[in-house]
Amino acid sequence: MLSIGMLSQRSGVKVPTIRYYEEIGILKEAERSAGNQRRYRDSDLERLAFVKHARQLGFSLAGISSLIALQEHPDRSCAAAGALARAQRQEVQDKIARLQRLEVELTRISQGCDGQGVAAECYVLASLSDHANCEADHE
Amino acid sequence: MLSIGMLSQRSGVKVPTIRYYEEIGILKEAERSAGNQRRYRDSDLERLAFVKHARQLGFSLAGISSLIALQEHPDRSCAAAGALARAQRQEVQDKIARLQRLEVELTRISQGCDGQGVAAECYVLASLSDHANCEADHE
DNA sequence: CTAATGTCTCTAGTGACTAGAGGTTCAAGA
DNA sequence: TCTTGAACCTCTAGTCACTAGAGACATTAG
Repeated sequence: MLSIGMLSQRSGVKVPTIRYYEEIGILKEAERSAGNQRRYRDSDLERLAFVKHARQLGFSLAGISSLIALQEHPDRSCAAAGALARAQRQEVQDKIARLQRLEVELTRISQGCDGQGVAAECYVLASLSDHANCEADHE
Repeated sequence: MLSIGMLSQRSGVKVPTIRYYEEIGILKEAERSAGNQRRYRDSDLERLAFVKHARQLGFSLAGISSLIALQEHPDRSCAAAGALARAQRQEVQDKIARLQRLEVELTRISQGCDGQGVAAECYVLASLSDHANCEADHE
């Protein structure tokens, strides 16, 4: 049995985060020692690894909850899991596209300023004031 | 003079957000009508446009506060503004790089699932459980 | 003058944690 | 066995950038 500190170390998830996950039902309530401290088994470590990995991939905790529910009913169709993954992928692609447009503009803006002038004629500030300079429109 | 609703309409920033910006000092306190309603002039519209544009570019409100402070002291060097813009650009670039790694993996994961099977042998769930399948490592 | 719409303040909620206070339990060494 | 110090407990509150809602007051068009 692992203490919460050991679980944290092995999973790479911080102690308060583990308690938070329990609080919101992402992890089931841990068993307790005689002195009321949480005790975990390897299956908890596995679930935490699952959660961590999904979080790194940008899944929301709500989405992760759905995935966990699916895991616990292995007889159900996995169509929902596939749909979640595809939706997540689409979101990531959209985010990339948006960020790339921002990058273009930020590059333009930050190249216009050599840091030598005074704020009154600063290209950065002017650019931020005037959306019209933007080549691409960002929403 | 504009009411808060008119300012909202013209700027595209929601009414509660405008009040929030005033509360945290991003906008200075508005003048008031005889009946205590906020009244704005065109200069407020300009500042709000500035804030909105900077937000769209991913600047934090804290960063925007610095930029505004700079605007109000046009005699100061604009080096700080340039540095903020470059830091912001770097952040955007980092985010893009990270998201691109995620996209690769999410594509792999979601292609592995045709939605026909049951959860027990679902590739999506397996992939999320096992980080080892990842080709690239994401942090 | 009335009715509808707009605005006011205030509180509380969102997501995913993080920080801190003040108290208890555990494990290792003497 | 006792002691010490680290780890653990619960609870509250804070983060960021808003958003939602209640209940009361102001403005404006007809």
